[in-house]
Amino acid sequence: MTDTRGEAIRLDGTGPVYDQIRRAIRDLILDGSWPPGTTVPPEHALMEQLGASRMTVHRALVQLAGEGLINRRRRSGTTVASPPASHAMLDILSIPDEVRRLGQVYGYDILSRQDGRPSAELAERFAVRRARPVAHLSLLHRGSGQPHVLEERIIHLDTVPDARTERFATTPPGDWLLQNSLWSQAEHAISAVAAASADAALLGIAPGEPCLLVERRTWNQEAPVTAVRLLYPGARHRFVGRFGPYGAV
Amino acid sequence: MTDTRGEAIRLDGTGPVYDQIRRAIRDLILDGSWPPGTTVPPEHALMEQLGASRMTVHRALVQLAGEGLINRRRRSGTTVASPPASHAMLDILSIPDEVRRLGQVYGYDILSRQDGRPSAELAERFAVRRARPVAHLSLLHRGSGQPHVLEERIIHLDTVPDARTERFATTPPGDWLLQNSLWSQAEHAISAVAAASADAALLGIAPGEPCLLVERRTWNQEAPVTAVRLLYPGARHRFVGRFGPYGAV
DNA sequence: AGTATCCAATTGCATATGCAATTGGCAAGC
DNA sequence: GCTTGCCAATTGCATATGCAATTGGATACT
Repeated sequence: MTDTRGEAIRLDGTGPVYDQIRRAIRDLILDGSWPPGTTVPPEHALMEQLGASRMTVHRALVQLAGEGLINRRRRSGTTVASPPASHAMLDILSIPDEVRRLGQVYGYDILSRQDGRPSAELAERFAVRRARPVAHLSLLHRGSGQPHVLEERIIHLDTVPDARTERFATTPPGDWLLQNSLWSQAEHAISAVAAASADAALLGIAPGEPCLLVERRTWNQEAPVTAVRLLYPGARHRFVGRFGPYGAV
Repeated sequence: MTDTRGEAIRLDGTGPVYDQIRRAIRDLILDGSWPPGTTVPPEHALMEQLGASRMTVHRALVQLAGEGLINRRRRSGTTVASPPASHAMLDILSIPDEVRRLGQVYGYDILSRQDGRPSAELAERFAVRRARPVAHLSLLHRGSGQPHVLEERIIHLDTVPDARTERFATTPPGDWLLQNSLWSQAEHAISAVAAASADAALLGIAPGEPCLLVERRTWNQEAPVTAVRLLYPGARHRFVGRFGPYGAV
């Protein structure tokens, strides 16, 4: 169990104390200072360190547990949780998982890779600025040999410097990024397009067939991390979600 | 301000008291006993009625407020909230809103309506049983005169009996159902299909063009309420969502 | 009638206190 | 070594109490 918590907890003095504590700890988790598995100090320690009553500290921790950021067990204490492997909306994040959940054998090929400043056309397609260096990759993911989805991705190399030397030989970049980079926000858009002939050939479908295009961009704080376009043969894929009138179920 | 709260609050004795209170009030709201706008008794009253301390009642109410089910204001008291008009995922629920958000003038036509037990083909398409009577509708929604989306819907008449006599002359069925029926859960699936020629003609696009197909089914508790298939011209539409590693942002 | 003022109802927040439940780890015994 | 039982650390929950902040409505005043 990781147990190094060098950073001191700093309250910002604005708003209720319990919320200051909640935000302070949340920030330590989200910025990576307390990685998953880290032991959070027990309530008594936080109480002394922060000069708040135990119930106030408790309230902050209970909220964080409710948000899924920490796990709490009696006697064992409180630890930083790992980001959940699957949400309804996050199920599409890991393509190997997606394929295996269908009971198929996963495989992938890197079709191309090129590093450097993006061309005008590439910058346009991914809505990024041309000044920053990126890695530009194309991949084909397969399920039991059959083409599953075509991926085109850029990775911002100054946000994720380790990606410069990573070859993605054993882990596709999407999963590698989940493990080797932090992200705080993602935006995705789903649309329907007709397959261009080059893409259709790779996916083994007829040109012009309808495909689902998932475009996703992720950021850490304000810095862009990666942007990806995933092209799914429409006849074989659908995205499913569940919710209730007041939000997710 | 509505203020009739006939039902007594019943605790079920299982789990923590604050959670019993939270669930009891939540259920009164979700099953319609306390419609939006109803005044929730003040903490002191609940405290006496339920035999719990004020802080315990408070904890339950604070949680419900966090879930968006109630609104609380000092001195004014606590009232049952209206279901939010828009969530990232719910933005697609009201087509008039969707159209107006694009700055267009909304309009719609009812293309057909037929009530009765569903045919085998219809039951198959919407994954419903044939035993129950439904209303079967087709509509075309327009934005500033242009076709926006083609809707095909069934409404379960024994779950929503008022729909038998409603003509949907001024409000399309999706919005009418939001106001005139309760729902606790929805499931939607998004896929890409090629436009059939009849649908293409109605949407003003070429046959075979890619379209986004949104299929949504909603239930109240276990009872099916409605099921709808929405066909969007793919070139003109995309669905956008935002989230963070621990859930919605 | 209009306006300024005050009061009281209601929620928001923090503390102090006590006991219950869980369980990791130690100690004792076999 | 293995098991059993106990202890203490830690979280979970409920209560009682007090004060702060907000504000609807009454009251007093012009």
